[in-house]
Amino acid sequence: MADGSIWPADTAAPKTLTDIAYARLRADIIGGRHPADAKLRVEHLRRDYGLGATPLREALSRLTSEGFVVTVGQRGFRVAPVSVEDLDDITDMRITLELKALRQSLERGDDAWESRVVAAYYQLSKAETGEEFDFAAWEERNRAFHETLISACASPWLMRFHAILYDQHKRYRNISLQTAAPVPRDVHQEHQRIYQAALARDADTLCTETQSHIRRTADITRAVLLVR
Amino acid sequence: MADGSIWPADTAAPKTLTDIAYARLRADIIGGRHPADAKLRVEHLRRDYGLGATPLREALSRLTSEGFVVTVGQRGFRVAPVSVEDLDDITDMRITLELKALRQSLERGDDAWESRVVAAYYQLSKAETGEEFDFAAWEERNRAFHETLISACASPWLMRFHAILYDQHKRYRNISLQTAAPVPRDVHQEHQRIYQAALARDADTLCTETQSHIRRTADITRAVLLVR
DNA sequence: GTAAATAGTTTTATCGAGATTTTTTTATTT
DNA sequence: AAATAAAAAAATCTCGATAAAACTATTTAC
Repeated sequence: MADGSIWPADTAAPKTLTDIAYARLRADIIGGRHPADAKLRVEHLRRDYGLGATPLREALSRLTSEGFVVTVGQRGFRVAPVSVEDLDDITDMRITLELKALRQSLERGDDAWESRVVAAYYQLSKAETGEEFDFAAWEERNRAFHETLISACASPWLMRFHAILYDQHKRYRNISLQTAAPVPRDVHQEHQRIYQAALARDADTLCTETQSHIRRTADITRAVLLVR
Repeated sequence: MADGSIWPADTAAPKTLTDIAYARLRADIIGGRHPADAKLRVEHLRRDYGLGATPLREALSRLTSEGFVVTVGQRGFRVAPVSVEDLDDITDMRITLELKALRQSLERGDDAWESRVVAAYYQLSKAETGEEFDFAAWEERNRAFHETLISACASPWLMRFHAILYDQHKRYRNISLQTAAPVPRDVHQEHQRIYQAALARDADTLCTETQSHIRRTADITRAVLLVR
């Protein structure tokens, strides 16, 4: 772990109990196991996770800063609410930041970056075109692919904010997947276009394709959320 | 306080001790009272702030998420380090976000927004052209002015990220002010140009002026940081 | 001179009790 | 019957003491 990735997405190798509490709570909220608006009673969580109140409260505090949890006065913690407005806001901001990161990455990306992109795309392709579809595996490779594309961007703050929005959006997607079956669309083709534009260093095409890719995902999520 | 400003910058009306600890620690780090890289020993802070370990740890956790504090493995909390690279990163990102927010604000701002801008500019002018210069008062009005300009922007996430970067940058400015005397420049004129462009709804001019305004401040801070 | 072992310090985590606040229930009044 | 007020219950927040784990520095042995 020689890279400078301080945070977040360091779900790997949690050392302290606070880190464990943080990683698990975060995953459970994003994964929809803790539904929106649900009360997060520390006493209750203690039994569920087998942890003390201190690491749990600390983890909840960190999640508050990231907008996954809200805390009102003396009324304890709650899972952040969801709304169409919030989803739209997240989508807009994510597009803005991701396009900026992509342009930077395209300018700065060296041979090593290219290799990483090729490898990440290859793994994603396998998950998308294979016989049986493993959603968890695909999700991880999808994330890896998009993350790799912007990995040559030299702005830690940009990547930090982007990572938060990516996971915020992922929560919405997971919520909508609980309600409705995934809409069939050729995601692989979208990824292929993004991949080709990236290797061709065609920034404008890359941005256009990425934008419609994100927008398309968000629109489906949005539709499910509206019906709910 | 009927606006939707959930956070941060809600230094006002802290209810719980955690909120108090958060507000005070944040202000002390931004104000440079806790210098960069300084160890933040909970035992020590307990005596200084007269608070228990629990609210302090929670506050430090939240500040970690905002990048004001870092925590390494099992080695406790530290004030986040400073570097020219980090300052440049913050400056770039702040410009990106502030310009985006300004354009949105200009499009959506109604009469009430205009009034707020006029009032904020008037108060800032008084602080900038008056006889004796009160730095603390000026700083608050400067913040209020810039915040008011983007207050019609409808994106909570944009404002949230912007607020963090604004305060991050403020920390750097305060650090450089501890070393060197403020460089004389006509800040008031810069503000005047921004003000006029905003009321004229001239988005391009507003962005150009704001960008050079931020860039100029950052450059001075940067120079002091390099000499240090 | 290097490496292992030890002692001391720091940090992290747990527990339980007490103070404060919110929420629910019950009783009273309009 | 609805509204208000008082009382009880529940939950949250906070603290201090303490135990356990991890890191640092020093000493000791080879």
